[in-house]
Amino acid sequence: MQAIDGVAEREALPGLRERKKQRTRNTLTRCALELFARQGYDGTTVDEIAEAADVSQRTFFRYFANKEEVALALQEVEEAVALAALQARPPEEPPLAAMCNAAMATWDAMGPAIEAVVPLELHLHTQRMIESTPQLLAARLRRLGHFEDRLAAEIARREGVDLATDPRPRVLVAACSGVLRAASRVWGERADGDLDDLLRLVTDYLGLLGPALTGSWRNRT
Amino acid sequence: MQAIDGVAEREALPGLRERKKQRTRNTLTRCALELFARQGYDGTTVDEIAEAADVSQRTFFRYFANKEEVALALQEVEEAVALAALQARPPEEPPLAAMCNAAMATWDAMGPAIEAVVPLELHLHTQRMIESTPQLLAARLRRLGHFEDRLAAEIARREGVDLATDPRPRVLVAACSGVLRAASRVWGERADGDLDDLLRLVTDYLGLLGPALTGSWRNRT
DNA sequence: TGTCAATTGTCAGTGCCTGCCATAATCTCG
DNA sequence: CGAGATTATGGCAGGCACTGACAATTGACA
Repeated sequence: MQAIDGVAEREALPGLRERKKQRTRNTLTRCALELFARQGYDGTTVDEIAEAADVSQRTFFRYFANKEEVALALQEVEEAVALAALQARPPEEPPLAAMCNAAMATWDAMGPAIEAVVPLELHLHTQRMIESTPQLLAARLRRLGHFEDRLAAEIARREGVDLATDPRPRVLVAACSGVLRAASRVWGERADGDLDDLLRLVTDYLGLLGPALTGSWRNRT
Repeated sequence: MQAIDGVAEREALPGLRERKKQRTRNTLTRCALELFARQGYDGTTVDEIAEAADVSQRTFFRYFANKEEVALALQEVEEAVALAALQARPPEEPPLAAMCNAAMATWDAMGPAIEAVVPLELHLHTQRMIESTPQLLAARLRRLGHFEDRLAAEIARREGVDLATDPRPRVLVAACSGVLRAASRVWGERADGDLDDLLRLVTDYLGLLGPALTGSWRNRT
């Protein structure tokens, strides 16, 4: 699970058993997302997913703690990519700039990582489904909270401050992720959402973070 | 549901039927929170809550869409108090200052509103339970998202900008609420949390919003 | 090949939640 | 006050998510 600097770590074959498990997990994920896309989240039972993946219902629950989790499975991938993007920023970059640039870099690197499991279009459809399904949105926001912790820890490491006593990493990450969520929600409400649109929205919103916090807006229009 | 300027609206008795419903709802809430406090959220069944409130299980689900909702029932009260606090801020106050001051004012006004339903201590215990129960935390975060929309709308109204085209209200609210959540989480992790401690944390964190966003932290320590 | 550990399937059971219909309580109006 | 309309409630059947226990199967490893 640890992200390692080198590149020659990918194909360290972990035994037949482990590969089979990974394959089952991916199959389960793909079948679930396809069924969700076709007949909705609530309209799909765990039994159907299990049958489509040719395993028992009990096995499904050995791979995913609950039905929500399979819908959010790919979010884990996204988080890994985003965290790696932040770690790849040069150390001398100021914290806010590093966060912004990492956000930009994430969109490019994400595609291939997702395609390894499901078609990108299916994943985009899933994202919209999550946003419009209360139960899934709730679970997603909770996971996001944990992810923010990891981001804050990385910021603290970069800047050499102590996360336990210095609240600035948490404050920064909280502000940024709040803005990112606002941007993605506005984007989600547009029916004609393009990926470039999202990138533009995020850029604009992050740029507004400073100005929006200072003084009255009426004197500046 | 509309907030009305006048004050003589409180005691407009809404008929026996309506009062009885409100009483049943409060009873259900109180019984549920007490049971949760005594034997945990997962350790309490809906049947137990219904029995304690002397209604059928079916009736419980007519008042609350699901088990989560009764645990979060008082959050609705808090949101109403907070929104009122924001609306009470003088119009000439800049947006960020209005948000901060409203947050401060909320803590004072909240107590009595809560006490009308359950003892304040029980409510505080419930807050900690929500924070430590994944399912409840998730639901709470989702509700918070809706609440942020209402706050952003109020900010937009105050400043006379259009929420649909000007993202600054959302950006401001997102940043503030992110910081508030970070503060309350840090507070929640301290076992010896005092209410004054929370107030102090929120003040500090909001004050850091500006500085944490600018440049590198290493040159200023 | 044989033994051990991990993975899976089957089954039974609990709890959350919903639709349906009958009953009882409240409201309305003559 | 009383009959009819409206609304809240209770009971029941059933679907679905999820879990524990045990047996059967499969890959790992000597």
